[in-house]
Amino acid sequence: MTNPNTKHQAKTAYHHGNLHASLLTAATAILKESGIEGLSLRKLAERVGVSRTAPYHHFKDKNELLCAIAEEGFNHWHKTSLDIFSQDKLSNREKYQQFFHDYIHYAANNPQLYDLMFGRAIWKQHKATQGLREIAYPSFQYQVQMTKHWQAQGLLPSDQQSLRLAQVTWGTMHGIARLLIDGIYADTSHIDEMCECAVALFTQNLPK
Amino acid sequence: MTNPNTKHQAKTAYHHGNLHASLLTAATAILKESGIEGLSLRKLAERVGVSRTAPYHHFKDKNELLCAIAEEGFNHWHKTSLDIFSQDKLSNREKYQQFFHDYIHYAANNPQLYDLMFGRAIWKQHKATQGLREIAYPSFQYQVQMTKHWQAQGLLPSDQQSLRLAQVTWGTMHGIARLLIDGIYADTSHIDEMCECAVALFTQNLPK
DNA sequence: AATTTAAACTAGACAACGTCAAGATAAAGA
DNA sequence: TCTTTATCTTGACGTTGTCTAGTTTAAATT
Repeated sequence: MTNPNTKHQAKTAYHHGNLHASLLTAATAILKESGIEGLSLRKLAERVGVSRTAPYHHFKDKNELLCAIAEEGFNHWHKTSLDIFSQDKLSNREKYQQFFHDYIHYAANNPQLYDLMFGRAIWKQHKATQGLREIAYPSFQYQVQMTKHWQAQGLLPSDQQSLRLAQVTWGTMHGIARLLIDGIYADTSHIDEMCECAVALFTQNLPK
Repeated sequence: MTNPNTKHQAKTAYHHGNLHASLLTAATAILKESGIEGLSLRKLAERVGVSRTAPYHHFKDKNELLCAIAEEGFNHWHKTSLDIFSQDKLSNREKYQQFFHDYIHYAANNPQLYDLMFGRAIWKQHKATQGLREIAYPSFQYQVQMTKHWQAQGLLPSDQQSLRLAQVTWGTMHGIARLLIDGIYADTSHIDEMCECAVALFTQNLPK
């Protein structure tokens, strides 16, 4: 059917060779273009050049596919946040600021992926894969750690429970992100101003 | 087919009589039970006892039906928030506190409706009906007004733009609400503590 | 009161979807 | 070489939103 050349690669007409990876990248691309609503297994299969049911040999479910994509997203974001935190040139306040900024911009630049990672499609009826949970939970735990650290440094108020503070902080970032990516806050040009306002509210004025 | 009695009412076998209203209430019920994902026009029609295409004579689209339900939700919530604001017995701080509380509890108690009202299903690709927009926008404008008022009263910091402050505040409420109703913050028993934490962060300590 | 018009409702059909079952093909292991 | 197993395909089923064409009843008009 398809081209039978390239037999020196791990590709033949019948056996795709690395369908698993191809599905993931193609699915991510479709997600980026058309969002969760536009991502169907059948269109995905067609784009990769394979029959409609072929994906079922690599992913039990559509849900498993979605979880796998989300997992990659978490890995990427977690690495990014680690990078921010380990930048020695920045002060605590600057790190906090950049963390806030980057979180929202990550969501604004990858709206469909963010929606998948933190949306109800996966989390609502406890459909998250174990692999996904194993990266998603520590990702939030890490933020609690940072909150604790910033409290100790006097940047964040220390008269609040760290867990509550982290929850509210994440809530704010998540909320602004969602209002943006869901098309309620249509004007993306005010992102930075909103971030600055939020940071000013949360941080203590004491240390410069 | 159905019972041909009750002809003294506006109900016959063929003409339902008040399908529009019946569809809305039944759809709201299904939404409450099974969420947006479980609300199909066909099941809805069956529950009301009418053919699959009958709803199309009262709602152009599935989208129009959803918008109509959301509209009712906005009317209800807007009335609630007005009630809070006009309670003369409460101080400004108490009003602010209760507004925060009630917002999150409204979402937690009506998760599926809240998801519909503020979710991407309606707002993402600008699918909101004009009628919906006419109630949704003023609902936020009203919150900006309240923010201004609370700033003037010294409850909220006055060195921030009212619009930004309202956006961040709403972002926080919306974010916490979403994390709860999307099953990411599974533990609903900490709602009040999170609210108190958020309120403490946003409000000035100055006036008692 | 008779007739026309318009509103409300139904049946049939279509394409797209997720997914199951049964079979075909090819690579890997014995 | 033969068997096993991983991989992929075709066919089918039930569900969804919605279009078209037709039917039935209420309302409007004469």
